[in-house]
Amino acid sequence: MTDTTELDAVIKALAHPVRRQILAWLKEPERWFSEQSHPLDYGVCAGMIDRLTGLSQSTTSAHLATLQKAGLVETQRTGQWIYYRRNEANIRAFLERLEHSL
Amino acid sequence: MTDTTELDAVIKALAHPVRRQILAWLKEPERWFSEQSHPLDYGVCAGMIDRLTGLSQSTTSAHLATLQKAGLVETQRTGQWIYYRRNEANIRAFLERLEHSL
DNA sequence: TTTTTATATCGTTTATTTTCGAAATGTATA
DNA sequence: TATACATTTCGAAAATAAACGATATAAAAA
Repeated sequence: MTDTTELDAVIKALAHPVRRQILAWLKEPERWFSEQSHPLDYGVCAGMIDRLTGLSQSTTSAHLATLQKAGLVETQRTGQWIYYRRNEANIRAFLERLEHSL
Repeated sequence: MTDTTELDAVIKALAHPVRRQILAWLKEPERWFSEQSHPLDYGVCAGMIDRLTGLSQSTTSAHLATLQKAGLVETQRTGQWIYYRRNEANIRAFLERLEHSL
């Protein structure tokens, strides 16, 4: 999260309402993903997020990939599931950087 | 700068490197626009900014319009010139909002 | 080993954004 | 008034992003 290229990727990732919405959902997993049978500690699996977006599975997957490439979320595979959770450190770092660069 | 719609417009406005660059230039007008014959107090006229972008005049104008619609810059017409300057209050407000919404 | 479940990737279509040159507008000056 | 200058607006082309269904991959369960 150092050069302009990466800042660009983060801002572009945030420049879509669905991706911001996903980040907001991930802020309160217990509220939005209580049906998830697995514990929420490691994050929320892609399918749960997909159910909320109202978009096709592949489109949601693409949004998640964009968020991950930007470093806004991190993932962890456990069995057949891939858990997504916010990368709070990077989100903080981005806000700092934006505040100073803007 | 209250609802999601406006936040969206601002983030989208920032999601282009040239527009962020323009905002950065406007932060130090005396450094980047010292050749401007008019005083820099009211801002920098569009043509001066245009010279730095390396883009066509109409494209630069479109970028400036995007920044203005998002409220990131404000303008003032004086004679045949239109001066652009940062809207610091809105920029601050946006950062605050982003920090809380993200 | 076959089938099911979860997710990613591919190929394509559609929508949005960026870019340009040309023309329009608005102001100042000869 | 005619001309020049600064800037915006228009219309079209090119580039990028979003969306979808279908297919591939990977792990789990039967």
